[in-house]
Amino acid sequence: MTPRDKNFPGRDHDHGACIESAFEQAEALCRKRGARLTPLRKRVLGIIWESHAPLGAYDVLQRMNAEGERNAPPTVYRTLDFLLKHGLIHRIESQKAFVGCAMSADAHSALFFICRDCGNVAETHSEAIGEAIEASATRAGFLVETPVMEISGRCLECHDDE
Amino acid sequence: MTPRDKNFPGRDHDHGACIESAFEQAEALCRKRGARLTPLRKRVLGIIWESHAPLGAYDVLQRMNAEGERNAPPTVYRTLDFLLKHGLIHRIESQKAFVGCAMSADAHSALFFICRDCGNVAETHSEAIGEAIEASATRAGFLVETPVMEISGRCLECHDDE
DNA sequence: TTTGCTCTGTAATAATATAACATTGCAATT
DNA sequence: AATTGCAATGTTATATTATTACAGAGCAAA
Repeated sequence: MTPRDKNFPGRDHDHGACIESAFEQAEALCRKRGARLTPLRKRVLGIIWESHAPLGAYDVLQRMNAEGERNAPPTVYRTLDFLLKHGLIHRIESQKAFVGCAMSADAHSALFFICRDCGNVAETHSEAIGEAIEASATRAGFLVETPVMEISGRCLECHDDE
Repeated sequence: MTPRDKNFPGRDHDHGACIESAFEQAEALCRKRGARLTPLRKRVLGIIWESHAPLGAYDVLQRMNAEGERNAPPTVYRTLDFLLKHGLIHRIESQKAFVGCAMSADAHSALFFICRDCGNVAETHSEAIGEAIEASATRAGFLVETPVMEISGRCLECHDDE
C-alpha cells in the first residue's frame, strides 16, 4: 500500500479528523489553483465527507434542505461538478453516488473497494494494477485515458459480523 | 491475452458472425441451465448485439417500438435483467448502458475498454489484473466479490483518424 | 382442468440529471 | 464610486433512467 492510500475506514476511526484534513487539502488546492472554495462548495464537500459511504446527489440535496432551505437540483449538481473537476470528490459510477477523495493533490486513477454491507469505500492506488491494465490495453489495441475501477465486496469488519 | 478475450472490433469485422455466435452461445447456455430464451429475450439480445457500443435501455426500447409497437420500459428492464443474470450481456455502469457479452459460459470478471470516439467496447480478462486486485484488496482488508472495471480511452482506429 | 408458475402487458411514478434563463455578487478596471 | 465583465448561484421546467404494483396470458405438472 502506498503512503497515499486511504485505508478502509474502521468504525472507530477519528472521523472529525478526516473532515478537517479534507477541508485543509481542499483549501490548499483551491488556493494553489486560484479556484474559489465558496461557502456553498465547502458545505457540500462537508456533507459528502460526513459519510464514508457514497451519497447520491439527492441525498446531499436533502441534507442541505433539512432545515427548510429550498435549494434545487442544479445547485447540487453544479457544485458536485466543481468538486469533481478539482478531484475533491469521486463519482462512484456503479452507485450513482459521490464520495470524498483523500488525495486530491493531483490527477490520479483510483481503485475503489465498496463494501456491500456498510457501504463504505476505500480508495487505493496500485502501481501493479496500473501496469497490468496498461499491458492489457496495449494487447487489445487501446489507449487508456480514464479508468473506472470499482470493486464491490465486503470489508473485514462487516465480514466478521456474520 | 487469453483465448477467451473479445478483441477490439475493427470496422471491417464480420458483424453477422458476431451475432450468430452470440445467439448460439445464448441458446446453449439457456438449454444447459433450463432457462427460457423466449422470442422477446432473443430479440433484445439481438438488438444489443447489433452494436458494439453499449445501448441504453431506452435505446433498446426505441428500436423495439420503431415499427409502431407499444412496449413499455418494464418489458425492457425485465428482459435486460434476465440477460444480465445469465451473463449474456454486461451493464457498463459509467454509461448506463448495456453491451453483449461474448464469453458468457461461466461467471467471470471482466475489464472493459471503452472508446470515447466510436463508443465500441472490448472485453478482456487478465490474470495479472485479477491478481493485482486481489493483492491490493488483501492489503486494504477487503474481500472481492464483484469488480467493475471500465477503462475509457481510445481504440487505435479512432486514434489513427486524427 | 385445475393449480401454480413464469413470462409479459400496462399504468403510474420514482429517482437521477440537465437545459435554459434570471439574478447576484465579486473584482478589476476606469 | 461607477462601470463592466464574469463567475457563481437561484429558479423553473423538463429530460432521462429505472422501478412498483398489479393484471392478464401461456405453459406445464399434477
